[in-house]
Amino acid sequence: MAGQAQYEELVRQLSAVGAVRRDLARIMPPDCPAGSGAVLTILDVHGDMHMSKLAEHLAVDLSVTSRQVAHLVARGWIERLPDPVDKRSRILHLTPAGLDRLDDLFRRTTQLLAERLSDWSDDEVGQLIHLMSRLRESFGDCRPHPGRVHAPADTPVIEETTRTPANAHT
Amino acid sequence: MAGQAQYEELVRQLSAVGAVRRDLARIMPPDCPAGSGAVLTILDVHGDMHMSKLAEHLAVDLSVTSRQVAHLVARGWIERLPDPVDKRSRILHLTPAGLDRLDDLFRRTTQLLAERLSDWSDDEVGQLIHLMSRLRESFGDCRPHPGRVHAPADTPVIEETTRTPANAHT
DNA sequence: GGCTTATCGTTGCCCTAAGCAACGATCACG
DNA sequence: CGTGATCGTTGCTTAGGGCAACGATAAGCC
Repeated sequence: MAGQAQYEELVRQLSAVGAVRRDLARIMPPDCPAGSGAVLTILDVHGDMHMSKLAEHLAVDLSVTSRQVAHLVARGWIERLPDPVDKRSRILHLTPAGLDRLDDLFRRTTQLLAERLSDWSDDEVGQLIHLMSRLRESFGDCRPHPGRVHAPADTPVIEETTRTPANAHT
Repeated sequence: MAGQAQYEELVRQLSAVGAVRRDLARIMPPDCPAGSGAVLTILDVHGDMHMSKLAEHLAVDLSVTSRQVAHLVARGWIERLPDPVDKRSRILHLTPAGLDRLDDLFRRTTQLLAERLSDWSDDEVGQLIHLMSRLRESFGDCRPHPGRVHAPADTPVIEETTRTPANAHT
């Protein structure tokens, strides 16, 4: 149990971190409106998935995800394949072009971060990632989020199958 | 110097943390549109200050700060005192009513955080705060960016859906 | 088989946050 | 005392995000 005084500070820092995110968004190419990078990254890391699963990863509304995906599809970076077992669903798949774009985005963020975080140790970055990740988990089911994590045994789980994690770039 | 692979993950977590912030904003009273809490807290912690200083703390544009402050002034939670040594400036001062409101906000966030972070140790929260704070510091002088300066990346839009965002070239 | 209900994704509409630019007012300095 | 810099406010614009309604499909039930 953490001290209450900390919570105040935590909330403030949470807001401040938004500025960092905006800074990162600023160096993105104009046709990559922010969230795009997150979408591509998630598809790259976790492989093909459905809209609902992606929305869950992004922790935003399905409508938002839908628009982001439409944007990316229009540019040929991901494709919406029909799901053979459920014609309502669409399977999101990262295209080679999308991987290229992701590479570009990755290069941009890496450049900026390497510059800004030059005096951070590997361990510190890792800790920050870990703690933020944990924070998000702790807030997981805070609201009526679409797509309860129910994975029926007979449903072919698409996650992490079609495409292997692919840490191709580095 | 941190490993590059981490940067990708860091960016993603940075986005995800936005969801936590939104969750926190959701439990605020309707007349406290998000940033208000941050403003009140900063004034409470750091004492009276000028607009520019506040904007710096919030890491947002002066115009944004100005509107937030106007909102809070209208509700009597802070006041804009004239600066005796510079008639252009205005000194922001937290009123007793503002302190009350801050107390309320504080109670709300504390309640939610205590609930969500019940299994966090005092030390972990402290570390997260410290690391986020440090992150922000590392990004300190990123502000005066005149918008999209880089943009060699443009991709032809492929029509697939009925909607055509197509803001590719402007 | 048909009927009803639940689920998946898309879209329309709205709100808020944030930035840029222009402006009025004031300082600072020649 | 005029010229330029600085502080803050306001108008305009954009992007991100949510809610609700909808069409299409799946799953249950009679």
